[in-house]
Amino acid sequence: MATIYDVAKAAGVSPKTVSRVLNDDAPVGRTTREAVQDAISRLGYVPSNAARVMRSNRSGLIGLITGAISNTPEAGDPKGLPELYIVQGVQEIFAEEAKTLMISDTGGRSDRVPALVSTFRQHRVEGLIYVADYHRQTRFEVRPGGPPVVLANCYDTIGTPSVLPDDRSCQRSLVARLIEAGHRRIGYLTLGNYMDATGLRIEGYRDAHADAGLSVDPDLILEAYREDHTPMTSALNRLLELPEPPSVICCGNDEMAMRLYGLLRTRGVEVPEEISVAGFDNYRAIAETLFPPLTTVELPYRELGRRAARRLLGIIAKDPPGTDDPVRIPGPVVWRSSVTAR
Amino acid sequence: MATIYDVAKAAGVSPKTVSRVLNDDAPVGRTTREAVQDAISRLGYVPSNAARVMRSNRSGLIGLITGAISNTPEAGDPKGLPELYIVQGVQEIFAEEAKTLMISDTGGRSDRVPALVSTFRQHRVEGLIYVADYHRQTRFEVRPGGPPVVLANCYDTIGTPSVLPDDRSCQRSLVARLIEAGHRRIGYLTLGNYMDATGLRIEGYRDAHADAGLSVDPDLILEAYREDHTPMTSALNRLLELPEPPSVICCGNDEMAMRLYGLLRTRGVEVPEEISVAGFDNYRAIAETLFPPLTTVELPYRELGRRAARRLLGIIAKDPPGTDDPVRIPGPVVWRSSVTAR
DNA sequence: CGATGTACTGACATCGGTGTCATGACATCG
DNA sequence: CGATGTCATGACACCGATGTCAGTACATCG
Repeated sequence: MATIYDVAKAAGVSPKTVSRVLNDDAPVGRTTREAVQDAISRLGYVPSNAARVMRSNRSGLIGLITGAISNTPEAGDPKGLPELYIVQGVQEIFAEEAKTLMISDTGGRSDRVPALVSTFRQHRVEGLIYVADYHRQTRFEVRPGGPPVVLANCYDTIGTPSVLPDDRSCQRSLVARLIEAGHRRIGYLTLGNYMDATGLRIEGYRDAHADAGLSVDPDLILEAYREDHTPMTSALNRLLELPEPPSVICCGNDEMAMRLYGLLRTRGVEVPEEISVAGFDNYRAIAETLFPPLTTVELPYRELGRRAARRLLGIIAKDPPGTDDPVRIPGPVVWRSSVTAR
Repeated sequence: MATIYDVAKAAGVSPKTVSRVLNDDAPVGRTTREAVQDAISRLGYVPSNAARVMRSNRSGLIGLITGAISNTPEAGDPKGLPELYIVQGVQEIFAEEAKTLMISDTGGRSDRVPALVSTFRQHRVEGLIYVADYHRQTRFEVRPGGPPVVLANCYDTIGTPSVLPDDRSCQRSLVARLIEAGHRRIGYLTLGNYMDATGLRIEGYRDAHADAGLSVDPDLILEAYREDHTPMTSALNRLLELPEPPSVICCGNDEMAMRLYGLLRTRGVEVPEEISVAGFDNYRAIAETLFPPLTTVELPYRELGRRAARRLLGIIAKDPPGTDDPVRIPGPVVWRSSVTAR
């Protein structure tokens, strides 16, 4: 493998001059520059980042820790997608900034994290992004003296900068649109109560009611999530048996909505004529393909990744830290024909 | 940031001895070792990979190029998933081997590839894996003198080692199972003819018929794929209007099958009682959640990634090159209730 | 015309590890 | 008992870039 010395010799200049051509950080004569460039391409020279890092201490590397890659334990399971979109947004920003992203996967085992951080530190990453699989609290230990960290899709209690999806405002926007469309009895089959998102979204559901001067009937809100979808049947029964059943049912995610279509049709209930349905996530493979297409709301994960990346760049460049912590990213309602006006 | 000299001084030994403790590559006295380890943790010392690479020339890095991250242009679009599973398999193997994976994304623009390769070469990656978004031919230029390359989910015409999904045997297994279940008229709504996979799968469909001594009715095979799903309606009409309509319909992917459920029900055709349906991909969010759950076949993308990674490790270690090129990975039929016996 | 500034270039030290070689202290062997 | 081998350790050079400093040639200014 050719070195800068080989290039220098071939071009008849000093190594330092080659370095100047490579980095364009000092004036170089026209003919000299061309001779150097010629030698570089003739020799197929590629500079060694390792040597550069040693002297200059800027690695150009950013570390990212995620379970995105292995958190999709089986083919076709969409669980890992949010993380994936976040990674995508992060990648997008760093590609622009000519930083290289090193991605490490926890393999679903958080006890591996310290080892991954240590590897990143060996590579002298300039910063670290930790991406969680779903909106949650976390504890991400970084020793003092380590690189700056930004949390994406999670937060901690010690003030580490973090960027989160705004579950509350998303649910609020969606329910506001339903109310606007004339709905007054809005059922809500939620995700598991153990999830932060569930509480936040119920807040959003309440916010929208409060904004419209409506009271909330707690009987309309039922936890109905499980991997195997079983709780949905009984939850749906309870909603339909209410003295005043809902005219629209919101679901904790689009898969639940897909399931709900089936359950309602089994009971001979037409969607959306008799009962409207709304989802959450805008999981397009489902939301667009279902008939009728599903009204839902999108968590802007890619944007979340972009913001996390910019945040980290700001910290690396020692921008004054904003007071806006955590950053919450709102997302758009996607209106399709699974909801009718009343 | 502490260096190996700081540690040496703190432990009262030479830097070389610290190095020996770190790499465990030569005997070190018990008390000396403990003194060094103590100094390391006291100082929070993390060795510099850059310095290590300079001297030893082993970077411990593997480069991976993919569009997985950005090939999912919109939320919930499953297009990028195969690549993702491949990356996952690759990651799994290299994590075991203590190699660090650098992932670069093409952002969908293949003209960026040379720049990405150049960045990887600057980091002195020991090898490179190129992952394609779907089974296809590709041309991946690496200059001579560059790191070894393995292609995953794609192949070229110049003999670069590659690992591919065995579309043909997958379709063959599926159709064989259908025949075993008593089906004799097997419709097939294929993906686009421009895709390599389509031709291979039709081969597999024929293979299964030939194995069973059945002839193939070409009228049963129709190209029916488009992003907007529109061609499916007319294709289905043509199948149903045949003098002897099919008793089961295979689809090019699980989304098409999901769509087909809807179209059949609109016509009052019961699935699976009147017509059975089979998919392709085992896209679980769909295949498991649909009612009835979908019989399909799984392309083993994660395994494909693992194999590609092991292949590359073999090449790096200069194992004798196997003659088995390209490697084709078969996958299992996943039998669910969307197909009945006849 | 001498002083000053700017463009261009090279010599040399240095970053933080590891490979090579040398050395001293013991243990083992014939 | 001397020869040989193994364990444990250190001295030193070196990997391939870049930061610092200095020097030359030429243009510009007062």
